[in-house]
Amino acid sequence: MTDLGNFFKSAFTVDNVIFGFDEGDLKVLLIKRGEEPYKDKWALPGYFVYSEEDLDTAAKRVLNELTGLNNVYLEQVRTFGTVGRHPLGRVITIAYYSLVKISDYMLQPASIARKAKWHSVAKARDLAFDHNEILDACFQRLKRRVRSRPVGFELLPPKFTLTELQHLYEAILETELDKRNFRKKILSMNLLVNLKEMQEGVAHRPARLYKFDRKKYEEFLAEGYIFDLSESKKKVGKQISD
Amino acid sequence: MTDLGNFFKSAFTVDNVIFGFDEGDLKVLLIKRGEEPYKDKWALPGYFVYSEEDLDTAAKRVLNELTGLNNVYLEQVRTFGTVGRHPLGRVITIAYYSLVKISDYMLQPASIARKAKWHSVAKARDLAFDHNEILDACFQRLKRRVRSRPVGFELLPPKFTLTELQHLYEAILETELDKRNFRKKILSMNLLVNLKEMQEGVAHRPARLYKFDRKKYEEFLAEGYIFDLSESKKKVGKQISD
DNA sequence: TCAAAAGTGTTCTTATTACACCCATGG
DNA sequence: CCATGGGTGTAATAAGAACACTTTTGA
Repeated sequence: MTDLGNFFKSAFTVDNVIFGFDEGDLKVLLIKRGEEPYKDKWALPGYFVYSEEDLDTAAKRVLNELTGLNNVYLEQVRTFGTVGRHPLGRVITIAYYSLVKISDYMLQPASIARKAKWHSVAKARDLAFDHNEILDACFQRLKRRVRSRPVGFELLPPKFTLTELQHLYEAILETELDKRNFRKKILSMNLLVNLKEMQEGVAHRPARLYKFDRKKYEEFLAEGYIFDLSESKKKVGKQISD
Repeated sequence: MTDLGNFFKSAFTVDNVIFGFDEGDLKVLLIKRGEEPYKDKWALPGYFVYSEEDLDTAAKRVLNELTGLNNVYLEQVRTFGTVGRHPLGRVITIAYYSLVKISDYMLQPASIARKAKWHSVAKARDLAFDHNEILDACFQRLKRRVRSRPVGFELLPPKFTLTELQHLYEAILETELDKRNFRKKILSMNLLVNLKEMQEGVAHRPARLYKFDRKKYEEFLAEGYIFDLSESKKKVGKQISD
């Protein structure tokens, strides 16, 4: 443990998988790189962590510089650090994902944002660095999280219809849900407030608007409530064991 | 993005929460520090990541140097990187946990291992650095993981009784389980092989020995099987919402 | 013969699934 | 009056929870 100086030659970055939901589709905000390495490739927004900056702070900074948003749901997922992952040296990256209401998203005038664009998560391919892998890990995490925490609401406007909520879950979970069962389950949690307002200007019967009752959720949490939207567990291999 | 050199002044370490199970109790392997900082405090085994070394490799190295073990279950949990967490400079640490069969554990002659000792997880307190927080995060992760993956078996000898398995789950989940329901559920998964051998030399009716059928688990996985040992979901706050 | 842990089924309750029709609006 | 999505209930099935006594061994 003598010459520790040798170890202080590395750098770390944060990469932020910024999810949004629009047109029934789960999106991710990507930036087209303007320089080498990986010039002209799409990449996750990210940057080096400053020496006096906490990791979460760095992830929030990256998000804020790009979108102008603050107070956004943010979660660390995993750190990627294989030796050859960055051409400039030993750079490990701490991956985060954030959930933004896409309607709040304002393109910032900053140059970095000029080349930002929402991409469908399902179609995002061929990203710079190991960003495919990072995106995948964050998407998997979101899939699990959305069943066990009420984070889906972070992606919707404050007032939403049950069908919008269902479509959000379907997009994240990549599955179809039964309308009646979904409504029964989500309403039985008593975490949605019926706003007694209606959709307007739609060419069909207008839907009721709801909002998520965060205060009630926090009360329930304190009582030991566990949010749970899990689906059926496939049972396989029912042969008799001996 | 010009003077990137400024960023290459950080270091990263791995810390490894090594869990074992013995005497019905979940243990963690800690090392008494021989130097400053935190001299004479108990700490998680960890070390700097070498510049040509992957993160997982570093975590395995730390484990192997201490215990002589290889091929051990290892999982990255989270990266801890608040600015002031290390007195020597900006050092972030990638936290891992591993699961070892405590019976395989051999104290290595290496000097580092002389001061290693198993501690009850429930009583491990007042650790060096931010290691309390790291231990806690890894324990929480293990709690969740053990319900959704058959990782518990990593902590048991190859042949075990159902009661030992139940006690393991009870120790990790910090709860009591019903014997009949536990057996029904775990046996219904068809992942245990009844070895038709018995415990010997116990002062009571000897129990049957089982082993975990890893091959069968992998077959089931490929068919879409989901391991699940979840407990009841507490329902709270059933007032009628309006 | 006692102490200690092994082993075993049933009933009740709760949660999950599958499923089809009428309603309200805008164009 | 048509197209579009909104909104609703029930019956069948499956999973989870609660619960007590007999068996086998060593001391």
